[in-house]
Amino acid sequence: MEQNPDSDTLPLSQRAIAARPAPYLDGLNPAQRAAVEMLDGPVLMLAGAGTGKTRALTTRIAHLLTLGKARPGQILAVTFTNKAAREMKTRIGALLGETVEGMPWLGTFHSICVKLLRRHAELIGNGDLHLKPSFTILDTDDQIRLLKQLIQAENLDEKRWPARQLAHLIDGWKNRCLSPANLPKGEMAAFDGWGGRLYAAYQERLLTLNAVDFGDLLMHCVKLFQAHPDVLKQWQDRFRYILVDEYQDTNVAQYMWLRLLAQGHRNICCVGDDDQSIYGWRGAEVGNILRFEQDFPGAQVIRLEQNYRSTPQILGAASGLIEANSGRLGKTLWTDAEQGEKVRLIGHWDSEAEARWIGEEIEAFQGGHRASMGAVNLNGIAILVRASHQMRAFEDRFLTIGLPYRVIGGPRFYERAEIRDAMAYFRLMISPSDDLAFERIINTPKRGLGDKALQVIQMAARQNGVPLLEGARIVVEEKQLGGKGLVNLREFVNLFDRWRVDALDPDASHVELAERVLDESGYTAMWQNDKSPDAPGRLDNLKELVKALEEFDNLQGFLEHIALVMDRDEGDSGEEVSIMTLHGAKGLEFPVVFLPGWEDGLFPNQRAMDENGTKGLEEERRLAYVGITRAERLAIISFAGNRRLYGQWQSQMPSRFIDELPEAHIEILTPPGLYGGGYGTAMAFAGANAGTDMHDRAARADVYNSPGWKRMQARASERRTPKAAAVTIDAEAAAKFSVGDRVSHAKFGEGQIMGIAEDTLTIQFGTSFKTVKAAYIQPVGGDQDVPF
DNA sequence: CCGGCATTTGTTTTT
DNA sequence: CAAATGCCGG
Repeated sequence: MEQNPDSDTLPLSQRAIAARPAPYLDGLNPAQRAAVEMLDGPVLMLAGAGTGKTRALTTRIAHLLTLGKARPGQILAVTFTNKAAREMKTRIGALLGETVEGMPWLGTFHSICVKLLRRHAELIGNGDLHLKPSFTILDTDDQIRLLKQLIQAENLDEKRWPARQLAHLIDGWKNRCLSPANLPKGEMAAFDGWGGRLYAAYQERLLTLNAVDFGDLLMHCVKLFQAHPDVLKQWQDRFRYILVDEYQDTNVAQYMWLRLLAQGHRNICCVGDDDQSIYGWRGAEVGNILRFEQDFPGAQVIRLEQNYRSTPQILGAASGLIEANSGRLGKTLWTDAEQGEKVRLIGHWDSEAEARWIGEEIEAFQGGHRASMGAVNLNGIAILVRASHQMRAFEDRFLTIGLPYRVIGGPRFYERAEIRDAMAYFRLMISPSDDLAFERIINTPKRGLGDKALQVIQMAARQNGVPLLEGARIVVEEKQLGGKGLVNLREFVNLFDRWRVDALDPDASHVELAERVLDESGYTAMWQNDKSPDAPGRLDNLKELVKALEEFDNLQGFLEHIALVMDRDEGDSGEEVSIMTLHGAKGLEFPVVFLPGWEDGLFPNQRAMDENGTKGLEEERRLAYVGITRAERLAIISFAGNRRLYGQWQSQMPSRFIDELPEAHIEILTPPGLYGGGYGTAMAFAGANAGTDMHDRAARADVYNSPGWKRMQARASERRTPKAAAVTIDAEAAAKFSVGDRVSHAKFGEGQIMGIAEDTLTIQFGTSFKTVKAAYIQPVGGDQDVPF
C-alpha cells in the first residue's frame, strides 16, 4: 500500500482505514494504478477506447472512500447518462465488497444541477419573479410548445422561425452560457431576425411557470455561482473530490460549472478520449480537454493506452480510420490480446437484404455455426445504427423470423404521449398551479374545450392573477362559457378538487388514486375506444406506469424522481440482440457488433457535413471509430446499394469511411447467392480500391453501372420473396395450427391465426396483423392439442 | 368544436 | 411512407 501523503494530518482512525489493504488495486495496470492513487491535485486521464477509463474512475472513488479521504457526500462524480451513473454506483459497491451508503452526488450533470438548484431556487430570477424549489423541468416537447405560443403572441412568422429551430438555437446559447446580450456577431443576426423580445419573453414565461428547460439547468447553476460567491464557496468546500467521465463531451457551461466548483480543493480528475467526442452538435467542446493543463496548472496527465476490450484486428481497423482526422492528440493503443478476426465488410443489394443477412448471421452465431467464434449469446450481439429510423428494418425482420431483440434508447418511456398525459394529471393534482400540465390535459380526452375555451380561461386567470386551474373555477362560477363546455369544465374542476383531498391524505393509497384519476378523467376510456393499432400498447404503458408508482411512497416522490431520471430501467428480459444508435452505444461493449448502413449521406450523415463541413465530417468519423471499437471480438460493417428514403427507393454510394479502412485488417465477404464474377466488381471497389481516389464519385457510379453490379441486382431481386430466405421450412411446426386458433407470441402476446402458408402464420394481435414463423408461436387454451 | 379528408412535410445524433 | 398540419362541413 502506498504511503498516504496526508497521513500526518489525518486522525488516527482514518489512518487505520488507510492502512487496510486495497485488493481492488491489484487488477490495474501501472498507468491506471497511478491515476487511481494520485489523489490530490488535478489529474487528466487521456485514454483511448477500451482502456478501462471508467474502471479507473470508479476504482479511484472506491479508493478515496477506503482511505477515508472523503465521505460519500463529499465526492462529486459526474457522468453523461443516467445509465453510466447507475453502473458506476454498482461497480463501486462491488469494489468495496458491500454496501457503501449511496453516493448522493454521483449523477449526470443535469441531475446534479437539479439538486443544486432546488436548494437555491429563490436566488434565480429577477425582481419579484423567481424560481421556487418545486420548479418543473421542461423537456424538448414542452419547450417547443411554449415557444410556439410565444411566436404566435409576438405575431412572428412561424414559417420563417420554426419553434424547433429556435429551441435548438436557444439550447445552443445556454450550452455556452450566452444570452442574447453577449452573443458573438455572427449569431446576432439570427437573434435580431426574430425580434429580440422573444428570448426575454421565453425566459420570463419560464419563470412565471416556475419551470426551467434543459439548458437552464446548467446555465442557472453557473450564473448562481457567479453571482453568489458565498453559495459557491459552500459547495466548493463541500466537494473535496471531483471526478468527471467523458470529459471530451463537456460543453462550455459544464466546463465553467466544473471549473468554478473545482477551484476549492483543486482535486479534479477527468477522463476522456478526444477521438470519441461525438456531441459537438450539442455544444461539446473538445477544446476543454486540450486546455486542461492550462486551466489547472501543475495538472498530472496520464495516458492509458493499453486496450482491454478489442482484438488487434479491430483496433487496427479503428485506428487506421481515425487517422484521417486532423487535430488529434494522438494515442498509440496496444493490446496483448490474440490477433482475432479481421473486421468483415459486406455489401448488399438493398437495405432489406442487409437486414435479412444480418438476421441470418445472428442465428448462425447463436447456433455456434461460426466456427472461429463458437456460440455467441444474443446479449453479446449489437447492431449499431447512425439514425434511429434505421432500426425499423431490423425490427421488422427480427419480428418475422422471431429473433428476440431489444431497442435501446428508442422512444423513451417517459416521453411517450400517453405517459406524459398521465403525468400531467398527477402533476396538476399535486401542484394546482402547474399551468403547462393544465394546458396539456384540459381537452385530453376531448371535453369540448378547445382553443376558444382555453383563451377564456387564460383571460380569467390573468385578470385575477391566479393559475389556470383557479381561472377555470372562476369561469365556471361566472358562467363565462356556455353549453357542454361549461358542464365539462365544472366536472373537470370538481374532479381535481376530489382527487386533491385524497392526494393530501397520507393514508390513502397513491397507486389506487392514480388508477382512479386515469379512470375518472376518462383518459383510460379514451384509449380503450381508440381503434388505432397502437392503442393497446398505450394502455399497457399506462398499466406499467401505475406499476412503477408502487415503488414510491407517494406521487410527489415519484414525480421528483421522474424529473431527475427520464429513462426507465431497461429490464434485463433474457436473451436479446441489442439495437441502438451509435451515440447510444457510447461506453458499451459487445463481443459481436454489426455496423450497417455505411453509405455516404447516411453515414457520414449529409446534414452533419452540410452544416459543419470538415468539422462535421470528422465528428462522423469519430462516431465510426466509436462504433468499431465497441466490438470485442468481431465487427461487421455493411452497406446497401439501395435504401428506401421517404418511401422512395434511392441508390446509395458506399461510405467514404469504407475506403479509409486499412485493408490489412479487413476481410471482404460475399453475400449468399452471389458468385465471384458479378460480385467481384462491386467488391473490388469497396475493398481493393481502398486508398485510391476515394473521392471520385464518378468512379463509384461506374461500379454501380457495371454489368457485374447489375447482375447482382437481378439476382438479389429474385431472392426478394420472403419464402426464398435461407431458413428451412419447418412445416411440422405449422402443422399443429389451424386458422382461427388462439395462440401466443413472446413479444406480441395473444392473438388469433388468420392464415397459414407453409410454416408462416398470419396472426392478428389485437388490431394488428403480423406474419410470424410457426416455430415461435405457442398454442393457447385448454381445448388445444398440445404436442410433447 | 370536432371529425374526417387532403396536403405537405420531413429524418441525425440527446441530457 | 408516416406523422403532422390544414381545411372543410357538420
